[in-house]
Amino acid sequence: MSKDKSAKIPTPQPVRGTQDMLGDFADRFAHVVETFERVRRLYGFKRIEVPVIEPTAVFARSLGETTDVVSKEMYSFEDRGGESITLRPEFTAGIARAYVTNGWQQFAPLKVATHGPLFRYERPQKGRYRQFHQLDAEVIGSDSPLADAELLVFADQLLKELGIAEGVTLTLNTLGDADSREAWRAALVAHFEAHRGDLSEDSLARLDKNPLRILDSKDPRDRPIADSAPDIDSYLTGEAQDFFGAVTAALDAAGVAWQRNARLVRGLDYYRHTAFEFVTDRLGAQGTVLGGGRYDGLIEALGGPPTAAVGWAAGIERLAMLVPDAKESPLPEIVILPQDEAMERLSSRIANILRTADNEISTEIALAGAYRKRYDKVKNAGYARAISLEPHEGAVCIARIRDLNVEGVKDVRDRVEAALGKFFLLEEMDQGFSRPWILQEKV
RNA sequence: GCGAUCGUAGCUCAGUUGGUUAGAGCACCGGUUUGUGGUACCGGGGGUCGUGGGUUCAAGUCCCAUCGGUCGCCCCA
Repeated sequence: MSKDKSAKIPTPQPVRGTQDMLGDFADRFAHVVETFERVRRLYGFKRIEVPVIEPTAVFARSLGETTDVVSKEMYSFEDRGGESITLRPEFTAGIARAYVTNGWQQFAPLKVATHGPLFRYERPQKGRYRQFHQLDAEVIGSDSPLADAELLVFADQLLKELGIAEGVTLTLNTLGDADSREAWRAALVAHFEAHRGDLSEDSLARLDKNPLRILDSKDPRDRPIADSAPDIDSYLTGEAQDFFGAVTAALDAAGVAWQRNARLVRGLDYYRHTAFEFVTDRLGAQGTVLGGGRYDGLIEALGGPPTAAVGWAAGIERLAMLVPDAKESPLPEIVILPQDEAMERLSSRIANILRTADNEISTEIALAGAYRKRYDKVKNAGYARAISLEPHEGAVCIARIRDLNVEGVKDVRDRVEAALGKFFLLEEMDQGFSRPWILQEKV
């Protein structure tokens, strides 16, 4: 290490809105993913992998050119061939594209699940990052309300198994079919136009771009107008009512608790029927931990055949923040304490013996610092057992098992003895409780 | 894009109305001590106080700008 400060190399900073995880949070993150992978198998969802990068058109066309996401929140760039590429801001569009380009119609209805990183160019805040991670589940090619219900039961079980169902509520709404939605939208616009003078500036802009969004405005000036706006219920066609009734009946039959939220909407036009969010008040401004709905119009918008589909996505970081107790990744069962340089060289050989598939004793080697201080270090690090390697005249070494922390002690002595016994002659010394072995090479 | 708030050692932080050579704990390195044990002690390295200007005899401290973090607004597939 040079002390010459003029030669100091500036450290590149991480990209804004990205995060590095170590220890506790990384364990929580992994726990969420592992639980998801286990539960999705119980529901027969196939694992699917789709690219992180797609042609920009995949998202531009599916999300709508005018949405904020497309106009300013996508990570897009030109590749060397001049094609516009975008880092996926969501899973659904890429999965829909894969469904069409691979001819997966033959598998319909197709139940798929995936997880991984997504990218949105947004201002980071609690529970919102530019690179974030989601779980995702989709049912493509089914117009049955039972598909919606199964996805919701799946989501409900996932949250329960993660131990975060307390304080998280399933809120549910229907946007009806295309006819219902159009009629409701017209009624809403008429209602808001009538109160145009009392709306906030933000909502005046929404009136042109996305009037449904006024319903969940946070501005107190908008609340009375939004609250007095017509519900969709009186605009639902008979078919749309039946569909929603079938979804809720299936949820009730499965014992999934839900709340109607007639104000819950989706921004994009291709959403139909079911819309839902699992929400909590424990994450600041980011209340949604899992959200989704039915998007019967999407695949057609990508040039595919008319295809019914429904799905959800959940933020892994948000779920990880709610997981009650972090499951720490366990320390290796035993840690090797070499007592000098020669023993240090021997320790990787001993470690390899213990770690082999036959023996499966997870092993760490204490390599840093003065030999005499390593004992205290590994003890403070929480290891339960150590095996010290001491030089001994005329032998390979003396190996001594030492209990470090009373908590979590597991008797690995017999397993270590069996493992080492395959390679060395072990002579047990009569030295108190530790009963060290003198190791000799087998001839 | 807008607003609020915070930037002092690797980490968590202290630093009095501006006033000597900027501190602590943890971590790291070394030494002594101990030797079935979460030992104790001694010493050491490490900071242009985010960066750049300004005010002042004097700035970690006050002012402006800028960058970054955090939280919120917008948006949220």
